[in-house]
Amino acid sequence: MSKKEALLKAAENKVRLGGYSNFSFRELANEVGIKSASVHYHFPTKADLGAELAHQYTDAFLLSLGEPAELKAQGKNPIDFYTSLFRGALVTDKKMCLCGLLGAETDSLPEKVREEVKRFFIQNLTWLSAAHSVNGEQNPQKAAIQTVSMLEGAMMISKTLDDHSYFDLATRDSI
Amino acid sequence: MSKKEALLKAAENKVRLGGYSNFSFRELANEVGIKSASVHYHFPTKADLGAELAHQYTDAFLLSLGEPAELKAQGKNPIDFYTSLFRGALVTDKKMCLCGLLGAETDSLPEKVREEVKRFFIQNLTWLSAAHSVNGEQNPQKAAIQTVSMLEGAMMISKTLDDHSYFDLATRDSI
DNA sequence: ACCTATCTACCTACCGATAGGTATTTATAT
DNA sequence: ATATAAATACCTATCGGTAGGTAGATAGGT
Repeated sequence: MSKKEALLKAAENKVRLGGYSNFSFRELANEVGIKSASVHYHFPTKADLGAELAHQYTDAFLLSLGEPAELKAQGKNPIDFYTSLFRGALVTDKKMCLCGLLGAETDSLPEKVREEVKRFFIQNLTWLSAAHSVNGEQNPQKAAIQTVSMLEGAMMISKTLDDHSYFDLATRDSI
Repeated sequence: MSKKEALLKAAENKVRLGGYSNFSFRELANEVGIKSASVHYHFPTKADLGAELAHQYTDAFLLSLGEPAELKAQGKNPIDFYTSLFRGALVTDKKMCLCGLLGAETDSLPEKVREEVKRFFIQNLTWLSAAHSVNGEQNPQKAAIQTVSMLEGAMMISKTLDDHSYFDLATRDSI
């Protein structure tokens, strides 16, 4: 893993635990074994690092989702699959969704970071609308915003209460 | 308004825009017209201020909710009333829920602040369970976590996309 | 020779916190 | 009623630490 990749990985961990202000060039540099001044070689400013982090996070997430129609063809419910990715982030990583956290602090974010966070949700809503469509949902746009809202909210509350059974209860299909 | 109340009000605005690290004793002091050292007279540490802020926020929110059974007796759907309070915070204040934002950064919060944020959600879940019960819901606990999750998530996404019609679509009763 | 990736050294700005001082008001004892 | 003690609500000055960012040097690869 290159130093640049290591810096992004370290930043992701920090941001997902405490937001944009929860990482510093000094900390990142220490973790990957370089000096803080050298971080500026890879990312001119902190905002550049934050924006690239959110951009790559979005792309990686969308890539791991695949296509709703393809999932359906494989006999999987795409909404259940989407939910399982969120659950993995919460249960395995024990961390918030990067863009869920950044979205909450959107008003205090540098412009270019904010735009990348917007992009994450626009892309997710597009994907979820398609997913609900292939599921035969009558109002896929409404179902899409409801799905991502509940998952982000349930994730945040489960983190806060330190108990992922809240997430499981919220997302359980049965009564 | 006393200086202490003014400090809490100023802190609430800052936190609801950018989280716990988005306010400093210096900024708060400037806004209310005292010196930063004097803020320590009212709140020994920043964590003390944050904890008291979250505590008062919780109490004020619960107070404005009233009792589910009483709302029902007045012919109001308590869940709709709950939703309307969230919508007011988003549309009128143009800010996130204080504890929604703090909850997302729970891992990087001082212990006493984290406990107050927990308290907010525990109390909200209790209230919502009662509200869904009086509505005749068959699984009030599950409905409670779903309600607060979706409202917090929809709030965050509407803030991020700077368009409260996402919140309205997610919470609309009709299809 | 140039480019890449790092370094040392430094800057300014801000952070939370502390020490110690000063009026003003309030409560208590004589 | 008056003197004293204490609490209230601020102040100035300063501390050590950390923040993001910059300038300029350096070593190795092409």
